[in-house]
Amino acid sequence: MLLLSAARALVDGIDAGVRARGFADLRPAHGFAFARLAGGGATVGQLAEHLGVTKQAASQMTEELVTKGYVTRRPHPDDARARLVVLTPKGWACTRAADEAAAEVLGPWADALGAQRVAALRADLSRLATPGRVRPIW
Amino acid sequence: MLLLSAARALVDGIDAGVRARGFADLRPAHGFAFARLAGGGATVGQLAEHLGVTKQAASQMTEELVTKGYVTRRPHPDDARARLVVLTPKGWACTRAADEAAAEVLGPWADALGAQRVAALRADLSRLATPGRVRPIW
DNA sequence: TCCAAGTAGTCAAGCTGCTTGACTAAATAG
DNA sequence: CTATTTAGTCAAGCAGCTTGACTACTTGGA
Repeated sequence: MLLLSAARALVDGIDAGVRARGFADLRPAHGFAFARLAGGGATVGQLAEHLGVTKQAASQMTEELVTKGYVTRRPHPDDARARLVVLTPKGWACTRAADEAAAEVLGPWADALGAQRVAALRADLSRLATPGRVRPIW
Repeated sequence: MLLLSAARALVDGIDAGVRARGFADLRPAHGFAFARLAGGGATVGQLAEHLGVTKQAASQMTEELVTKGYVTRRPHPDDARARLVVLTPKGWACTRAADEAAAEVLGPWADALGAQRVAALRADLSRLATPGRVRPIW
């Protein structure tokens, strides 16, 4: 319960920070997509696997993000079937806003616990976390 | 990310354990309801607040759990408008199964980190977690 | 070189779990 | 004893996901 509560506090905090910075048309789920796309873009299929959804769902989300101006589709350099989804300048701006928002949430945590305990927390969690999908809907 | 990953690993592990014990018709969301009901029952409204959903949604979930035999509705002792939702014997059995499953997930964690670090983790998280709603859909 | 099988992506339809809105019955305040 | 509030349900609608079917391209083998 504590773990879930902390996770939710973190996600809610970042989401609120991102919205406060003017990106009100995004949900946390989009942030998980951005995190994947920030590493040089991805295909719809890669995005789907990262999010733990079908590629149809990833395709729909991509279409939504294209419409809203956060990403564009480019032809894939090696495979004419595939298309590379990459962040637009607006998408990058949103990514930076999310980083700032995350720092704003973690700041008070460091104040409350001390930077050392936060680092220890991170180290412990890194040994527990399974490197699987990211999608946490339940 | 680590926090989310650990939280998801925990929930998925408990869910799998509960299903393996024969309660295959439940989702993790039901577990959050059970956690509230195990404390002497609750009204639909209290359940809704605990889950962070509308009371219509809580009412539907209650109906589903009644149909599946996990809870029953009883007249409220003090308020004839309200109805007290309480766990049936089957509901209690499922709650015990969830406790066992949780222990099964936490066991390997204690092995990996040591009981002391797990206790420290819990203590740190308890200072961070905001005591709000439990529903983590995003 | 060419065909069969596999893969990337999209379109379409459907389902599930939630929402908002409207309502009844009971409690509470004046 | 009436007016307002509160607990719960019924009904309709919506968002985000699913499965199924399809096209376009790639790949592997005779």
